Amino acid sequence: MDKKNKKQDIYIFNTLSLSKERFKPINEDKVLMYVCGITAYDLSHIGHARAYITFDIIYRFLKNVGYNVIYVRNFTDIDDKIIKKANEEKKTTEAVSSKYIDEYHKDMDALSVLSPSYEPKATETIPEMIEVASKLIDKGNAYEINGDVFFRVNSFKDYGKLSHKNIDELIAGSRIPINEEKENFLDFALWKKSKEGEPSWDSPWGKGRPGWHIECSAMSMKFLGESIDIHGGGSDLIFPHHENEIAQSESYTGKNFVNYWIHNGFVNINSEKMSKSLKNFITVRDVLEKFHPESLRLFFMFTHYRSFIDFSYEGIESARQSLLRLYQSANLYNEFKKLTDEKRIVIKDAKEKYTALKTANSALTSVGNNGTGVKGKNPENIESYSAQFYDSMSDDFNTAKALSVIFDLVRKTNKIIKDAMAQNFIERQDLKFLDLAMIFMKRSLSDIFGILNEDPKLFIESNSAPINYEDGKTKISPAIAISGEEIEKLIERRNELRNNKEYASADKIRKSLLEKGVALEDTNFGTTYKITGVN
RNA sequence: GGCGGCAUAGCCAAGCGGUAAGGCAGAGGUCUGCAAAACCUUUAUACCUCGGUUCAAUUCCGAGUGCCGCCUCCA
Repeated sequence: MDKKNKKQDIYIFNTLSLSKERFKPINEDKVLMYVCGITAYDLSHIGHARAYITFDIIYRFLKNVGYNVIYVRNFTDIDDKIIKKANEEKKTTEAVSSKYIDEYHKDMDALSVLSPSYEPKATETIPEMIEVASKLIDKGNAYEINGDVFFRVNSFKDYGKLSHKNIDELIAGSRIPINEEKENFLDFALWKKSKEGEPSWDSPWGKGRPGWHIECSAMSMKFLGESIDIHGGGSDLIFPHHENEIAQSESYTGKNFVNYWIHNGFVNINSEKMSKSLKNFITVRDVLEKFHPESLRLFFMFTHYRSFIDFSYEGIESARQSLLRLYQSANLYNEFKKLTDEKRIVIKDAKEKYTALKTANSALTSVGNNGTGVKGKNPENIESYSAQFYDSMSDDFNTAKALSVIFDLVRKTNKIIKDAMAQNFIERQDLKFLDLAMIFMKRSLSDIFGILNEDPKLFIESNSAPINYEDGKTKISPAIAISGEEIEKLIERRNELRNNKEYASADKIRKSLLEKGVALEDTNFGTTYKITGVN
């Protein structure tokens, strides 16, 4: 079960080769990972959420499996869109970008997206960018025209290796007018001469600002070195952004820039790409107004990161129900532990009959003798669940498959607990299984998937109420018209009535409490209540 | 026009040579005085169509149909 000291083979789909490759980092225990961050000029949408949750899970998984991951995720804080926004709002670009960086952090925190090791800003890396551009000019890979510096695409023979395009076809298929100044329309700006009133920095070519692509190269090299293991981002960045990064970086260093390129699929709305022009944009906030952040995370995890996801509130609602199932299971375990602690459920050592049954069972399902890595419909040991989970995650981070292992386990533990509650005892062996199962769930769900971070009981209480996602109004955190103390009193009175079989009066109390937003639930071990709220 | 991806039950979604994981919804059941919640059980005989390869294809190859993406800023 302990995977921490035993790294397993991880396979990653590499955009470069369009196939799964065995992951072998440059350094034995260290992983160098860079993910393109946002351009800070507006609120984050759920497409951003998917990208950063995807890489958050990859980051968490690699760490969990024992790697020391150095993770860099940048901010583009100078760019045309930011300048435009700053002009519109009569603010500085710095004011605009820092505002949206703050908002972004709020969203990521809400989504339990872990902070990367470094979050550099483009404007903090200007000298490094100038250095790269200068050297590229020296080497003949770039040229200056009137204060603009362009990268000479023809000077890099591997251009197109990531996006699997060839230069001739790109030229033939061009839809953009050729800029007279550039030698080749594919050439891209490393440095842009600044216009009047725009923020600018001094450079060997006069006042200007960096082009977009160069910032990632410069920041990646600054924090991680000239060659790194993983570089990620949305699949729209493959061309031209990542293609250009490769061209300039490899021309600059003469070394391989990135070993594994990972790209996540898009979030669609009604099967179409989400975009501002189509006005089908949904921000992270829109969703979090109605749904718990963990519901969104789960929603994404049900689909492989490379597939596109069609976003819908029905889909998130479905994920929400699934999340609830996970919490219910954790809660059931907690309640059950209380019962065993209070000795209301007896722990028994295995009887012969039971042992015989187990043996028969394991003969059916296990092949090995210690159970590790055993595959079967009804695995005996927690190790086999764990192995299947880690195997799934190691196969190009297949969260959907890993999740199915979790749900199988949930069914199994629920059954053990319910059976035990029905017969008022549990076998010691089964109790141990339950305890180990919970440790495994904590590691897989909380540490790696970043969900199940809340107290199960509280979560269920506040998230069980149905969500009206159609009109955007949530019924979460409903008000009740009665105090907790009064509720307890009424429950007591009702149970007295029930003991005397005065059901009509007992039902009256149930009904009146329901009207005040409190639903009673009778269990074997007493009456509990749930807040449903009054509308 | 060039390049690429996808098509699996009511919905979502894994699998990708040996007749189908999981979730949601649905249906049965357990529990309960009733109820609710929870839990358990259950839900695809051709995995878009037509050919081909193979002892065997949802899984490989070819053609077709449909949807989508990239080639322009974009997660």
